[in-house]
Amino acid sequence: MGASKTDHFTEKQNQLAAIAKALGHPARVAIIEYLLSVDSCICGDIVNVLPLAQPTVSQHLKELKNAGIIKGNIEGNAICYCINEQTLSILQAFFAHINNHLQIKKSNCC
Amino acid sequence: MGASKTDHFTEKQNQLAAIAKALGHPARVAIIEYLLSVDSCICGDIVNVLPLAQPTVSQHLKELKNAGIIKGNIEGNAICYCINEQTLSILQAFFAHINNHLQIKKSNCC
DNA sequence: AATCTTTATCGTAATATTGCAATATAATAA
DNA sequence: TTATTATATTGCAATATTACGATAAAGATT
Repeated sequence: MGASKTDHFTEKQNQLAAIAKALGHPARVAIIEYLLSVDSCICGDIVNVLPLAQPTVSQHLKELKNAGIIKGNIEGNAICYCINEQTLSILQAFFAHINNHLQIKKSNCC
Repeated sequence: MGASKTDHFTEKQNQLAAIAKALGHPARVAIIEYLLSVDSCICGDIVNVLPLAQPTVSQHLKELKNAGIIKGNIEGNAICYCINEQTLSILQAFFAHINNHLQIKKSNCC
């Protein structure tokens, strides 16, 4: 088929998967790391940092935005991007939850 | 094209993206959550838990295994799966790193 | 207004993913 | 040996993703 059977999973599972999926490309990881490395949010110049053509970068930014991982504000003829802490905290909570469980039960047979 | 330009990114960026990508499907999130919900590792019966056909589940398990997120041990004619804590700790470290940075600089313009 | 700069969208080609029926493999049970 | 059970692999169709050239859109500059 090619389409995920999202209907069969919980909303939370779909949400987590969507955020993880958006981070599942090195260019998008690089964008997040770049946004972190600069003190303020970025107005322009993201395209010059990545080894990809402008339309490709624009597409990656759009996906990060759709997943709620970054926010973009129009600022003159440039656009300011920054990380949306709320969305990433969802993933962080998920991993904290996982680690909690894993530390409690140390009886792994594998 | 369709193929990611992995050569142009750092090994760490590719590694993070690969792990995130493996979690980027609700079925695989569901598998992880199921592995967590049971006290020990799972020998068999993962297929019955998911709303997908056996070959599809097998494929998802393979991807989680390739990404290093789960480990599988042959146990008789079944296979025991459990979560690989080391791999998930890579993602957790990444998000902790992000949150650190974000908390230090609260000067977000967005 | 004409031009420049920045970002988005369209169109398209190459490749990847998702899902499953059919089949294979391998260990166990009869 | 012959089922039976559990998981993997193959092959294929439907869809999604990735990448980029060409072009559009919109504010800034001259």
